[in-house]
Amino acid sequence: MATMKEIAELANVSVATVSYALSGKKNVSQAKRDRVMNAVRLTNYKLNSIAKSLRTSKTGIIGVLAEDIRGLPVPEIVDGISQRLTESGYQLLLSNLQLLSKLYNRYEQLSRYIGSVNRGIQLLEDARVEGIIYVAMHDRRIDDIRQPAGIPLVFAYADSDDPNSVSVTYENQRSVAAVTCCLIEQGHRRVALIAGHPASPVTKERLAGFRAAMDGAGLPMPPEYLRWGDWEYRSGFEQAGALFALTVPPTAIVAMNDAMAAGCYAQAALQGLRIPDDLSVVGFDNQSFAAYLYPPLTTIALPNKQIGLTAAQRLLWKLEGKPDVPANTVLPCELMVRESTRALPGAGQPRSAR
Amino acid sequence: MATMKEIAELANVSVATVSYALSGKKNVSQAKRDRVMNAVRLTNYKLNSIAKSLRTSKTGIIGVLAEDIRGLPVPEIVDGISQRLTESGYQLLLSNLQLLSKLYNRYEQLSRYIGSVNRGIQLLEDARVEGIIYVAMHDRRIDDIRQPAGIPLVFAYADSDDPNSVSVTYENQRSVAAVTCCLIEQGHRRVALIAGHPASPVTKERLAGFRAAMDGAGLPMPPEYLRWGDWEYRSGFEQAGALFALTVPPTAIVAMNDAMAAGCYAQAALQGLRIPDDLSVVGFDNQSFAAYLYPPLTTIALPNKQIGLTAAQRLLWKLEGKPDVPANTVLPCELMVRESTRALPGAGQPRSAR
DNA sequence: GGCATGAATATAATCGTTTCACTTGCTGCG
DNA sequence: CGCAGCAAGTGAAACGATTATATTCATGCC
Repeated sequence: MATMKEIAELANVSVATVSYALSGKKNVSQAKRDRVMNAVRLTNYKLNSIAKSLRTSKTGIIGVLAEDIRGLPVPEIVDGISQRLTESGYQLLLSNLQLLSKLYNRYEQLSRYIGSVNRGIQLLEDARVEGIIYVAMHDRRIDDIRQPAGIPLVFAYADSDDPNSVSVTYENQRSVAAVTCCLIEQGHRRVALIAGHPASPVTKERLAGFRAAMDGAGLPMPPEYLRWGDWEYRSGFEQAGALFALTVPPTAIVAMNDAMAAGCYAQAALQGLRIPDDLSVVGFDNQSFAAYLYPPLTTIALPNKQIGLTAAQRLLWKLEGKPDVPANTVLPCELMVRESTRALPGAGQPRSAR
Repeated sequence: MATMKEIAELANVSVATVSYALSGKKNVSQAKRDRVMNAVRLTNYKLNSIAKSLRTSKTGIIGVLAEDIRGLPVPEIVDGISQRLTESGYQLLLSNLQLLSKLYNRYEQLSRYIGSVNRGIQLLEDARVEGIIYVAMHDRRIDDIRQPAGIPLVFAYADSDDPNSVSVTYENQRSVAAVTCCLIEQGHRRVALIAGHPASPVTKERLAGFRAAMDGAGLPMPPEYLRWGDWEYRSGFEQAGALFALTVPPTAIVAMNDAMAAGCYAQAALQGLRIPDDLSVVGFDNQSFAAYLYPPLTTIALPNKQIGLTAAQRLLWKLEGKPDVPANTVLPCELMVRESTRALPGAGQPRSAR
């Protein structure tokens, strides 16, 4: 492959002139510029980005550290990141930790988890990336991860405990409050909650949102209406079963994610309960299948792409040396009202399951 | 950040010795090696991979060109690729074309499509990747994409018309034949097909599989049982409606993907048909929600991760100069038998819809 | 005319490695 | 003893760009 030196010889100018002609950083006469351009065309010359990087110590590469590319929100977030980075001429080096398969039980292997993350950061540093975006799905706060030396790090989706880190997340509490209010406005008084894994901070935030909505409407939250799941379909199925077995079952269920909501659907079908006539159900995540369930599931759509776009923007700001990059940006979610909820005709009347 | 020169001074040896000590390519006395290692530890020295790349003209980076990272099989394929590449010490540069949003109607904008792909390849070449894996979801054969100069290109998921290209795909025809046979063995005689977009070669292959199974069993394929969809949920819903309205409706439906199968579920629920008692349904793709539908959907799981692993392996072979890298590898799919199918009790007896 | 000014161009140092070619000093053998 | 052979170590030339500095030459102004 041709080099600048060859172009210089072909165009009968110095390499410096070739460099200036191509970069436009300094004036070059029209005549010489033309000669250079012709030589470039003739030889199909391509600038060697490696040599350029060595000289300028800028690689134009951003590292994306994904806990697992297969994770639900991750592809959309990466899509947003790649869009924003491409617009600014950066490339994207992906480090995929595969934590979904390796550390399935994430609540008990924190040190191995941290180790994986740090190794990933190490690898990206070795590749001389100019910045790192960490797409973290972990549902606990992280503060032990290694701060890469000299290059900015932005958290996307989940955030860090480190007060001077930059992160872009979404509104958990407000969103659950909103969807719960929606049910209350439709006349529901007996609203149950199927929560996520109890140890998860995400569960706590969403629970707080649910509490806020119920308290705000002066509605009770009997303990038997608060069911603990583990984010999986199966637990939604089981907890819905427990709810339907109550002497006074709920008229509406808020599931903390769509998978558990789908579990409710299955249990309801099994028990002959019709959604939304006999029971309203809402989820969280707006997974692709939410619209495919019958009836289509009312749920909350996360601003995943926007998280990616914004995280990339924050990183670019840091790289530009912009002052006052916001520490934590919390993006709003969108309520997707579909057909799994219905206004209660005789609000307040007891209804018996099965 | 420290350089080899500084290490050399600190350890009182030449830079050449430092390089040899670190790479292990030449014998270095234990004494000097120790001094080098100490200096490395002391200064927290990291080899500059850019300088190394410049000197050796090897970057250790593989480009992954994804038509859209959000596409159904893509994250799993990328997961497989990243696993195999990481094992071999390669990094992964991701170029995401976002074609899902940009070229929605893929059947009419071929030239813009090719342009995007070629620009993506260009970008990866500029970054000096050592090889490219093209994760193509396009459902037509591609032969106009630019062959990158000097670096190997492997197709994953879809293949190319170019006879001397390397690709890794999956078994379309055999898989649909298998799932259809499964229905036939259960006594179904009136089996309908909801096909994908008629222009797609994938549709043609899957149709051929269906035909093979039906022909093999000597069963008729009346034209009203062959319905054309477009891969979307909505079309499954509509075509299922058309099938149920027939005077002699089918007892089983093969949908060419899970989204359209979900559409069948919705139509069946609307019409009061129970799955699998009144109707058996099978899909294709094993999307996450297939197990969440009620009843869980029998479908075909693509070997996505395996496609990624294998494609990466093929590329590594090419890089190693291994002779006889197989041109096209076709991986088997897995039949996921769940609860959406049931043996017909009185096989052959007419059954009326609704 | 003399001289400062500025544009266009060239020269050469530099980025941090790898690796070829060479020196040095030691061992073993005829 | 002399010399081949080998291991350990060094020096310096690449790799292919960027860019500070120097050079040349035309121009404008007093």
